[in-house]
Amino acid sequence: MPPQNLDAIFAALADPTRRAILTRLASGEAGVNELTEPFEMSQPAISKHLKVLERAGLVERAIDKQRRPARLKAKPMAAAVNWLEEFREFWSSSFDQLDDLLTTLKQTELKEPGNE
Amino acid sequence: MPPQNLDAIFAALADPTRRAILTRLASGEAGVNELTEPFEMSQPAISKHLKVLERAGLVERAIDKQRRPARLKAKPMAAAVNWLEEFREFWSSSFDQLDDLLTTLKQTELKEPGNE
DNA sequence: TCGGAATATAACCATCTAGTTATGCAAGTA
DNA sequence: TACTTGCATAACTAGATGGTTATATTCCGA
Repeated sequence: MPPQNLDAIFAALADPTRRAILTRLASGEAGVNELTEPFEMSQPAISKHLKVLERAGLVERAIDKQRRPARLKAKPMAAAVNWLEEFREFWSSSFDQLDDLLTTLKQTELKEPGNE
Repeated sequence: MPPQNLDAIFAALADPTRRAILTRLASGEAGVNELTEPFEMSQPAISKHLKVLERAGLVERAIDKQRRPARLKAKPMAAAVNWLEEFREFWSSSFDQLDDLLTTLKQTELKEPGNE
């Protein structure tokens, strides 16, 4: 809910390893070792990434014997989608205005020194 | 186009100041001073943020006398939206898998009717 | 030609990040 | 009980990030 969350969510999504983990989790829960395998990276590194995803609320951990399987929690991701959608709407709604502006800017850009 | 871009885009979106700048730019181009004013932050700090947005391809700079007005370049943002949408689709499509059954049940405590 | 406006750049600093290796610990198994 | 598995945690490191102040650059206008 707080915009601080957006910070964490976007930051979490900014890393390719973490996006890959999310994609992997989209097809089902997975333990840490399982998640580590596809990457050329140590297990603690993956544990850290999982912690980042947890803090962002994108992932939940369960307890299954010694395993701590991670599972997707996609609802918070909606916050990111939402921001982008709203932004897109906002941006689109000012499209006409923006379009004129773009033309103006382009002329300004191309304007040569020495003329009006 | 390269996924590296996604890194930069999401990272750019992870900062509230930068999101605010983008929102501001959605309603029209703006110079650095103008962008600096609403924040309790120095002008160089804003210049840095603009550079991050530029590297992510979300912003373009023009030249107008001494000004370097920034303007939105929303197309790359579509990459982020795209990833999220695709992810959402992927995730939704695996909704009926065993692994996610618990999650599904948890999230659908309100809607019972069996839809497939 | 000089001063001021708008911005960039440099140098610096504290904090965060993403990785490493080494180690600890809880739970299942022989 | 002792070993193994699955994972977390600690301690460390290099480099990125986000801010600062001070200074340089560029262009306009008087």
